[in-house]
Amino acid sequence: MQLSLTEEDYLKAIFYLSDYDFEKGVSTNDIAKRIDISAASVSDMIKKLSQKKMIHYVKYQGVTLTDQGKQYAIDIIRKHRLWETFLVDKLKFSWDEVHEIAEQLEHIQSRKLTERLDAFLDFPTFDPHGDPIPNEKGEIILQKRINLKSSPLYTMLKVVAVHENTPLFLKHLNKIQVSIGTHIRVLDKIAYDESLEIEIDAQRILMVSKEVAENIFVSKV
Amino acid sequence: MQLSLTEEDYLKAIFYLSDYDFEKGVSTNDIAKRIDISAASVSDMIKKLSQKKMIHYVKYQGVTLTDQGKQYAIDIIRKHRLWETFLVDKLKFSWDEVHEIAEQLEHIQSRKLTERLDAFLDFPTFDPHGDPIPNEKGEIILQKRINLKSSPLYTMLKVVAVHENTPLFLKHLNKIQVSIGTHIRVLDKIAYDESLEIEIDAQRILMVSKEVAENIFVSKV
DNA sequence: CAGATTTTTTTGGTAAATGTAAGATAATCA
DNA sequence: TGATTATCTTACATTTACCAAAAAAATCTG
Repeated sequence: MQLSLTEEDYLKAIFYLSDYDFEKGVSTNDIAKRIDISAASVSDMIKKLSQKKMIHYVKYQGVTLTDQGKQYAIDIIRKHRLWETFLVDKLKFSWDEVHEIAEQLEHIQSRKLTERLDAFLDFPTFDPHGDPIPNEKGEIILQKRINLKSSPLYTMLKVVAVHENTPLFLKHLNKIQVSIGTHIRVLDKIAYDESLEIEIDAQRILMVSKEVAENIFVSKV
Repeated sequence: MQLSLTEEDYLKAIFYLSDYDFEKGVSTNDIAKRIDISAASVSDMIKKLSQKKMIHYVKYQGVTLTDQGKQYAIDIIRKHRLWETFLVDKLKFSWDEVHEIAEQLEHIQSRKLTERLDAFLDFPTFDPHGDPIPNEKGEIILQKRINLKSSPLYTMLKVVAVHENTPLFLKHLNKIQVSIGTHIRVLDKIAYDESLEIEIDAQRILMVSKEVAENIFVSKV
């Protein structure tokens, strides 16, 4: 089935809010907040997507994606991440510039284009922010990643992904020279404001705020 | 100014219907036919685009593009032709597959993306159908091209462009092995049905219908 | 040049996507 | 458990983009 641009955005929002637990219902309000739209409008759209069998919906309870809806959402995310990879790898954009453009490109409809792009990029498995790119069948490899905020002290860690793809956040990471692959050791956790003292690439030592730490994901080296 | 996808389509249609004579007014009906929409709707949209100073409009007379509108239209065409070039050169699409996809891609809004794409493609001047790609300033190099139907007999000619970018037409050209760069000599013009007898690459001789000849553009070698 | 024809515009109406305001339902707390 | 609060839905309104039918203007033609 062919959905409108708007419907696609709703599906994607529901997918992200599910956070890989597709049993759990997603609330109207959460969707509203996520895509910055009134709850009333979300209520309307929920009815529509439900009718189209993309979501399962019971009044006053949350919505869950149907298998069809989930596949559709994954396809959009696949396209988004492939385009981001294209923009960074081929067109030399920096990682803080690509999200917005990929938000547009993800809606381009052409199965063949997606597959050709995938091949052109040599079948990448992760996008520039470290997020996994679903394969042609819609399968996603979930990595074991820990939030930097809740990672162990003194252990050598490697940045595998960052969330919150806003230029503001990503530019800050550029400034403190943190990117995918950077090695980090947490030296101290400050109870007062939940900030962290970290060592970067076994060289520099600095403090990062709770907000920053929450959006960095690491794995053990 | 930011226009909607639909408004962009109208501007592009008006640009093409103007056929580089931007003094001449384009009629409501012609626009309606071109984008397959009722004249009433066109009438509505004309008012809107006029208000936005994209076109100049006097009731019951045709519309003409303002400088702003012309630049906007050229920008869309630039994007369309760059994307087509990308699809053929980089993603190995054939020339009969790219038009539809480029119709979607041409609406992506990012000046920087367009310029990066242009550079990535090494600043191409013609798209896969032989049409000139406007440069960053919106300048278009108009080639001297003659319609095959009205070209001289016995002269050696070279295909520089084809119009009507439908798969149906382009696949037919594939079949008769005509593409950009092919050498053609017109051997005879049949008065009865306006078809042409042509020699291709100094080898094969065949007949092409009026419809085909009208959509092939050539220059003298 | 006057009636016929064509073209264009206006009028009134629909569907999609949104919003505000208000009412309905569910959850929570005292 | 009843009242309060939070969440969700409904009702009604707006904007964009469209259409069919009627009206108006322009153009053609005998």
